[in-house]
Amino acid sequence: MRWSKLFIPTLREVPAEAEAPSHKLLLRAGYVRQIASGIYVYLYLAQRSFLKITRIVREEMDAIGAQEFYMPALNPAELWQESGRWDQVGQIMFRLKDRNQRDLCLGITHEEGMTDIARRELRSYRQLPQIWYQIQEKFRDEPRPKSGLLRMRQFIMKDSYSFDLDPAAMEVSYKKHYDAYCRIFERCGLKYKIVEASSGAMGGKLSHEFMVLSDAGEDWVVLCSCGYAANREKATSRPSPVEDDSSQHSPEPFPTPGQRTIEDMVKFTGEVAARFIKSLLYVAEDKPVLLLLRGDRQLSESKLAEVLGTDVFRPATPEEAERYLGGPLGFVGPVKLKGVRILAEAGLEGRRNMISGANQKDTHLRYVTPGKDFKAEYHDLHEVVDGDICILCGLRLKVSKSIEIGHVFQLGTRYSDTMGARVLDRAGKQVSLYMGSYGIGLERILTAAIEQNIDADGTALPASVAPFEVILTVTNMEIAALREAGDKLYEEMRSRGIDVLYDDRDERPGVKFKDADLTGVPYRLTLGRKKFEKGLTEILDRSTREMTDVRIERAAGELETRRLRPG
RNA sequence: CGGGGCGUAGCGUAGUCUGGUUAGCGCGCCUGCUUUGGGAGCAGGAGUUCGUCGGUUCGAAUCCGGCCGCCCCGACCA
Repeated sequence: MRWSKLFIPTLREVPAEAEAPSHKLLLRAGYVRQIASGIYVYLYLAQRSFLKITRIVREEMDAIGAQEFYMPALNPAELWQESGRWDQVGQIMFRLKDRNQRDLCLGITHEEGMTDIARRELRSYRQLPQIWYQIQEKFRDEPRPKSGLLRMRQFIMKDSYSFDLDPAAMEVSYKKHYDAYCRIFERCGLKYKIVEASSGAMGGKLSHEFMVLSDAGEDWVVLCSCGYAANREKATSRPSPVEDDSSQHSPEPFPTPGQRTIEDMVKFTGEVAARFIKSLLYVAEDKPVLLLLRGDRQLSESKLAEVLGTDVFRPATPEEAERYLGGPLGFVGPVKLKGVRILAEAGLEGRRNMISGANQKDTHLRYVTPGKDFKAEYHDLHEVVDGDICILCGLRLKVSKSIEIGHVFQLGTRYSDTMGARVLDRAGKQVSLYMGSYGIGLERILTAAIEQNIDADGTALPASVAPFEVILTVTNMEIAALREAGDKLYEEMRSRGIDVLYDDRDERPGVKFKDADLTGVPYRLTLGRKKFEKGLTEILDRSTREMTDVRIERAAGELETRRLRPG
């Protein structure tokens, strides 16, 4: 393509709306324009990148026997009411009415649509397994779209769904996807981690996320050098050891005027935070729940939701504390409580002679021993923090920010049961299909690739996702010999199938170099006057900045060679 | 939804506190000449309902109120 004929609106200055590095780059390099919060236009360069990413995704999905469909984004409410998600998903779904006041929605994913086809068409185990996928727009009314293409209200997803006879077969389909995802992300040139994830409201058990470590991301992953890797919502850790007084005592009140927080009490008593029982009163579905954590730990509300089986809960108000505990917030504790469910983090089991609130103003208790002085249900409730101990190897864990680029779920029969997707098995019995669902966010692949390769001048994209493979830059189009050599080289590269962007604009060299750096195209082939007179052109590797002079007639061949061994 | 910030030409911004000529500057854009290896120079030129609606005032980008939009932090995130 000749740049002089293209629309690539690069900017010298970053629009004030952009904060995340990839967002700034996408705007400056002329890839995208925003039309509303979380809604973007993909201009020529972005679209070219997406076509390349899409092609990689297609090839790898097709390679595991997946069949491409295209589902409507516009769905009737009935489908979602049958699965129960019409009520379950809440405000994240865009809902609308047609002219006859019938409820419709825009799909957030397509379990319902795919399961609907499956239940209508699949009759026999002989038709299994099936893997169906699509590459299509998803709509989500996010509470807060952010960071350019990282969290949008409309985005492109590759989503696939597997249908199998039993759990073992489902695992085979799951593994196929897992492996295909690895190949996709490798081909896209991404450095990624695979972590155990919680499946959230999707239902199902086993789930993995594919994550690219990046400060621009919004998910937290917990990693250990031994290989342990989990989403923070799911991750667990061992408590670091604490010395407790092991002698026999009974709880004993002592005055602590005005000492409401763990921090206050650490200063007041001189004991370390881990010696305290942090007691949080919550109200879950109108019932009080007392949550106990080690003084130096934070509650993970996602884990709490899993334990409670609901996400309808909140911290109690001061009035509620008085009502349920008989004492004010700040002096809450588990001893001698009646009528309040007590959940404790597992790390409190076996501890002795700790300090807790006494449910009485300005009073705490010492010598509180879990199990002896109060009974609790023990669960994994704490949020893992940097430096916690790995449950597998005992080393320190690291918590890192990351971008979620893919997610695979084993759904089991959650949708086939609710929607009635069954087939006859070998024995002629009706059985629910075992499903999996698998998603890749296409914009996040591009965003992650940009973030991973960003530098002061722009970005250096992997060739597989860059909008072009090469930019051919002629430094001065007014010099006829140079221009003619450029035209000739351009035609030669095109005839060899090299994806080349020919910068034939009547601009000064500086402008062309700056623009080339911005776009992230992996190679720049420069035709400049001095070297041209010696029959030379130069190849610049955008990522390493390495410059190589080659004879003009060999340049196209050299680029082909490099394409075969990228990186 | 809670907290914070912002809205002036395509982009970046000054001016707003303390109301008063024709709303200023840089980049970009158009024309001409010069220039051509890291965002050129000179000359001329076009482009703004100052987010929007209302109020105060002789007079509003500026003061007051409503609304809309965008960004950030948090909540939230199938």
